[in-house]
Amino acid sequence: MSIPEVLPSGARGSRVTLRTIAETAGVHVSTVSRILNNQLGDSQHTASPETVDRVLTVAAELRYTPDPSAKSLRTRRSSHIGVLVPTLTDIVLATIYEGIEDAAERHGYSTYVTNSLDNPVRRERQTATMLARHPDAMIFGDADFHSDFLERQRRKGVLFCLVSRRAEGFLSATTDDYRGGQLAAEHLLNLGLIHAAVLAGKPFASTAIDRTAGFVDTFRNAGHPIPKQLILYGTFDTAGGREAMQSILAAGVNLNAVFATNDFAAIGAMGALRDAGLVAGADVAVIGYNDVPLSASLPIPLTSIYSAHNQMGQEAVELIVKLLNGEKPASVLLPPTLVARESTLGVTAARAAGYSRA
Amino acid sequence: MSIPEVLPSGARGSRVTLRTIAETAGVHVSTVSRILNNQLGDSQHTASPETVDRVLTVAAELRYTPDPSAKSLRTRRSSHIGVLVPTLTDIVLATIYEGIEDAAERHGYSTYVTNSLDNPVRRERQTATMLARHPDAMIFGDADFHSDFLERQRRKGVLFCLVSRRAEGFLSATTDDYRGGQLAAEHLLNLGLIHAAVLAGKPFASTAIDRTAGFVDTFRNAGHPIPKQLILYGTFDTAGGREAMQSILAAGVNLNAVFATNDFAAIGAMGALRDAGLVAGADVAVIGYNDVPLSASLPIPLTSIYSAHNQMGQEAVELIVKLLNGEKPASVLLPPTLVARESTLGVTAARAAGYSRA
DNA sequence: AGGGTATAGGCAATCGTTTGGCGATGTCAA
DNA sequence: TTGACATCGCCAAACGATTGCCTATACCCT
Repeated sequence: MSIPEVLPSGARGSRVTLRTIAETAGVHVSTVSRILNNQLGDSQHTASPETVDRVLTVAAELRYTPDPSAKSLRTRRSSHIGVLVPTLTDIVLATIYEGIEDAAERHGYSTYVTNSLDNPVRRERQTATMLARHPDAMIFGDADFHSDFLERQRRKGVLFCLVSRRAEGFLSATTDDYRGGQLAAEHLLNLGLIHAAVLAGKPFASTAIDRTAGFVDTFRNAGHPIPKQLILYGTFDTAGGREAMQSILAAGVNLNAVFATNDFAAIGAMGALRDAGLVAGADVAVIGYNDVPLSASLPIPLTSIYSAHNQMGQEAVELIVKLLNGEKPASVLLPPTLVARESTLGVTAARAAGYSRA
Repeated sequence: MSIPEVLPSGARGSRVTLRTIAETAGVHVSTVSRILNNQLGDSQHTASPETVDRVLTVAAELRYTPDPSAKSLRTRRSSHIGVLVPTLTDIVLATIYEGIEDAAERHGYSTYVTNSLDNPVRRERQTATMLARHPDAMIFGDADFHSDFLERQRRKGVLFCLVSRRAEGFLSATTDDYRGGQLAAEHLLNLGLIHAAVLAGKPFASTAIDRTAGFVDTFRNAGHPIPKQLILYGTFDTAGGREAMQSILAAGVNLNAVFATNDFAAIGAMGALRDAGLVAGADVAVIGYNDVPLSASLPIPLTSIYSAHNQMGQEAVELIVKLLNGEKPASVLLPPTLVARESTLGVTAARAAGYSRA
């Protein structure tokens, strides 16, 4: 009946090491190590079936788990992957990260994540902190299309790939955002809507750049070029989308469609429309991007471009694993699909002439 | 001009160790270690000011960063905190995690997070995986009010605290959810609305339990008890909230207010109201919980109960740090506040009699 | 019988850091 | 001069796992 000692660390009561196993099984610690690791293969160093059995049994009975620090110190591999995202509070990035985490676990890697808030200074600091933990590789979800950050990491010898956003000359797992923009544009054009505005998003994110380009190009090719002043850049969350839409409406332009490169901006736009006495999906078509779960169940369900974000995260890990195996994988580009809902489908042909406040 | 060697690990080009510094500075490695660690204190083992200077300079020049594995192996402390949440795709948990991460970094800890999806089997597996990484402590954000999971962790000697959800007899950092429920109820009663339904949420989460209790108690004490069949439990995201509201409306009950214990359920409820030809905030008051950023900018801005989630995460880390310092901290309870918006404020007294489909 | 060769497994160094215990040098007082 | 003490810093043993090298036994073939 001793007072239970206060352990300074996690579940450290047991402290079963290779030595414990070796002693109980009556073999050398190196033998245990070999058995536990090279279950199969390693023709050079075999153990007799009985020994293998015995060691395996003992290890299981004692609930042995290898010490990650010791293993990592010796092997020079941490089995860690560092992940940097703009913010985890964006459900899209959170979903991507869940995919990363699942795939990483499947491959025996653990991950840790931090957010850069798309702030260059913070990005440097967070990256330094992460690298100090010696990950085997990094995944960057916050690539700035125009920064030299990635180039510098590469030069340092950091192994990494990108996710969500791409950048010229770097390995990435993304969706075909240009195609997504096209899909949105085609959908609107099919509905006979030719007066569109674009809430384009962050001008340094390939997602915003590509989606906007796909959309704008398609409209132009259809003979309906979108005026420059109707393509707005900025950090568009719901509040931002609302404000941007307000400013467009205030300018009194002819308009019957809005394309936002993310759903939250689109929701904000719907709010601005309502304030102006217009009904999204009836007077003005609104189309978002990412198809977050929320969008389907909004009061006015939102038309959006779906991408497989969880899968994207998983693909990024597959790239990393291949990289770590010395392979030379190619970037992954997932296909987006359009999900049509009330926010565009309700706009009748009669309204196609466009709404103008002027 | 040699071909750059492909490094198997992070930024491992340099590989500056204590030995490197010791050799360049002409002292023993142990001296370097002591200087780098006990900048001050350790009366037993001092170094001359010149030596300290020299070593510090060399370390800085060589950009020395200690090897976490070696350090952890030797000291038996990982400086890691494991975090378990239901899901990171919930912006509330993501926000809490950001707070955790920031505070942890400030205290020299790094964190890793994983999600249990509120699935008991997965919870066990994820926890085992995390503990295998030997964290100094854990933070659980997915406490099940009725499970013995936490008790078992405690018995194993795992050091931990809870966040977001509380549980009897365990250290936690939460907001006063009962009070939050009260605030919601008082707000509605002040508006003269006495026919309310509750979308209560997960019956095993203290958040749902306490918020609902605070709300229901207040209505009862005001002389307007809420019928049992108008208190619905379940996993309420937007889609779930929509369905739940639909079923309530289908039952044709007298109703002029709805309290949802999270904003997304509330948004779903607004959708269901619209489908039924009702206007949230005009015919029926809708009040959510958490005040996620989205809520303020919805087409119909949502009244909600605000809690400081980022701060909550930080408080949880403070608790852990105290715990690791051998202190015996008390649980933290943050105060919620009500943010009134159009979704309730627009309901006129005239409507207070309540809407009934029957 | 002798040599060749698997087979099974032990030995010991090593990864980078921490830390208790000493030793060497210097200072000061008696 | 000698002893008492500080002061400064080295030595070496850990922490737990991995891995190249070595040895001992047994088996096989001619």
